[in-house]
Amino acid sequence: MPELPEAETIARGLDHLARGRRLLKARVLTAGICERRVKFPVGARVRGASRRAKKVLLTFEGGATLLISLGMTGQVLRRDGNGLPAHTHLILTFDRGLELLYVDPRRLGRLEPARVATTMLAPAEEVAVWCDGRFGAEPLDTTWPEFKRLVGGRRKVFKQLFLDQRPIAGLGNIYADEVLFRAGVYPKARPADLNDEELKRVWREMRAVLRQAIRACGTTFRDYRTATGAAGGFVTRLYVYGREGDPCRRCGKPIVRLNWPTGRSTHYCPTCQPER
DNA sequence: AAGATTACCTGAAGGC
DNA sequence: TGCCTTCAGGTAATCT
Repeated sequence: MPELPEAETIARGLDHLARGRRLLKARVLTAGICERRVKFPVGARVRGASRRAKKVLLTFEGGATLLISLGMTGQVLRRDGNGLPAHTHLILTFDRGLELLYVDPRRLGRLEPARVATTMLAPAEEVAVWCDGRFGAEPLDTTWPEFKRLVGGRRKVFKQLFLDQRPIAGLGNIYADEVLFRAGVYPKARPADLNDEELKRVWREMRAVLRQAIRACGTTFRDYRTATGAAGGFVTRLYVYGREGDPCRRCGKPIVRLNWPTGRSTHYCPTCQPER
């Protein structure tokens, strides 16, 4: 499930593969995967690939920027051989023989155009401007005072605060659970009820978990792959996600899984993350 | 108005 | 064996 580390890994792979390549052709196989307004900049060279929150951005010279929202099962893969993987929805053909595929079994992902003219902006600025109002702070760029300002005092429970992309953007179900375990914070704790020391642990672990997961090229449970088709290695480093009933790596007691919030799940250790 | 719930999607897995 | 139900969870829309 692509969250921030998976999107970052895909963006880095994409940047490596496609930077400087000229787009020759875009073939949409599944109309529903693209927003109507998407106009592929055929003829333009790729300036680079980057990431904001869980989104991958492919920026072209001339300012066109394609936003790739990966949903649950979206993959960006380099085509190898003549056949196409099942659920291929888009083929981007570049010069010098590169073809990139958007593959997404569940079709929850979307391709969108950028919202602002980007020609005059450097890539980092462009990404920040484009996304403002839609996504909150980048976790890895957030200092402790900023984190305290964004999160401290809020009444919304921590797990749901992390799933809401408006305050801080990039964590999903897996990393939210991992961060809260490593900080020793109960998932239903409210930031307003925590002291500075506890809040600071959440801030520190948020950044540590994401950095470590990026280093491991993300977490592959089933569908997620890097741009070169490799699986992410962080799954062996998870403390709680997907470990229901298994012994806690800190205290040995069984990891608990809640069917909460509605329609999803939360994993935690009742001993290491006491309700208080 | 914020918080909660549902729709979108398909493959895998489990129950009978 | 095979059919049916449930689950996975990112995001936006809808409801309360």
